[in-house]
Amino acid sequence: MTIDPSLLDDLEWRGLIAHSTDLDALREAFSSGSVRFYVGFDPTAPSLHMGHLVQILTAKRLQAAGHTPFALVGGATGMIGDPKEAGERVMNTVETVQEWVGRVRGQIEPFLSFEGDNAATMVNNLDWTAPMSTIDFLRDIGKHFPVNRMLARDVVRTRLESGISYTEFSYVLLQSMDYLNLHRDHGVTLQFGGSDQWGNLTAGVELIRRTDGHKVHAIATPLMTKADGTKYGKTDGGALWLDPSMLSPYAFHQFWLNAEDEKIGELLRVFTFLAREDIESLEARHAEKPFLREGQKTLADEVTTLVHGSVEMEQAKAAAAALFGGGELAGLSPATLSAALQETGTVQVDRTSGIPRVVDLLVETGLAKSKGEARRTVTEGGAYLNNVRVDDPDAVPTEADLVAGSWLVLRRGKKKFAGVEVV
RNA sequence: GGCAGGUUGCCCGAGCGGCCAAUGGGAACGGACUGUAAAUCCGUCGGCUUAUGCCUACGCAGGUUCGAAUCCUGCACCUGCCA
Repeated sequence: MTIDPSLLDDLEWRGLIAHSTDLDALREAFSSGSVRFYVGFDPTAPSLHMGHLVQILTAKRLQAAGHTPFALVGGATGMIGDPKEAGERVMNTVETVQEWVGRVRGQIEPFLSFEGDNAATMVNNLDWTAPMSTIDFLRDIGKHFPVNRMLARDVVRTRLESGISYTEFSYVLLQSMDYLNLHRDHGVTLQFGGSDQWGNLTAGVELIRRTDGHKVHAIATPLMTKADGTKYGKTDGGALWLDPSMLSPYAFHQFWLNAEDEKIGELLRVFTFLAREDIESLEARHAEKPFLREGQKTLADEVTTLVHGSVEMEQAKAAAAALFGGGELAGLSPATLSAALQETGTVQVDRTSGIPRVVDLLVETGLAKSKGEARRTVTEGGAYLNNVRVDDPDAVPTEADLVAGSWLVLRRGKKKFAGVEVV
């Protein structure tokens, strides 16, 4: 494996380095051989999401440039919980954490190569944390953590008001110990993570300096925010999950397709592997003719392909083209229409018992949470049957409304579709 | 352990015996405008067989009252001050 000398420049250009320890030293390390690096993922949910994707893709970039990844799944840290400003986390059961460890692992693996000179290694911090005794932990690790310094950390300071358990307070020791272990056992000299992890990253660097006297590196990727500064990555279903059973590839594709103009360049740089020249020319075209939405389209296709593969991406794209195409729904072939609706979510009703009212269908398809909300949607003019606005709350679709043989296309607002198959 | 303050809808935050499903802001949702963008403006925003109706809800459990988010008692948790 040859080392790509332009890695660090590329990372900087992409805006992936929000904080770093010593960039010059890191540049030197990068150029003198394959750097063993690690990035950790705590199993705090059954799936990783957009925030983690930044780390996964960054790891992929480093490996592609010749460096050697250690992807850590936090079987131990996931049982403790990293303190967050919002307040104390709910502790998950051992079984839950174990299950999530497996799922998270499975989500990371496809992005890395486990073959060749710089093959990736998956590790679980439970492996070295679980066998350790409390006394060893306090003597070998705890001794190197001045409480006054720990108290000065931002997260801790804010939590001092609202309250913080000793458990979460100790989290940073575990993560630092991970770095120390990987450094000692595998020669890892770089850790990266989201910028909210910066305190944990530097704590590990500090621990290794104190214990082994070695200088190691850390970099933090930026937190993705919307143009108005709020957190990115929210969808109707909650977070922008990577697991297709928690967020369909269609919904995932739609998320990127709706990206703000202002953020297109930033998102392309962070979430795609397109070359610098390509991104820059695309940005220029987008700035000139934003209404063509070329930036959004490229972004959506690229990221969806990375996460779900090109087959799923094409299907999501085709579904969007069919539904948002502006053409007559009746003009679509049954196969195209039903495939498109499958992407958005469908529900079946039995024609022998009669087709339910539009209001009830809105609830059944999940487009509305309750009948009251469905009724309100209709009253507000936000409900559409086959792209035609429904204005009677008691409207009932008839056989004549069926498209492509057996389908009703339900829509709420501008962009939320669902299919009803009458069988 | 003592004293004081707090716990309200997705979030923040008013309300301090009936006019409270509960002011206001944010988020969210719908509409107009657009390019499935942003900004702006308008509307909606507990549930139900849409009803001068019922149910659920103001930390939890009781109580006072014709009537409580509002008063009383106990409990839990949080914050501050004192030990």
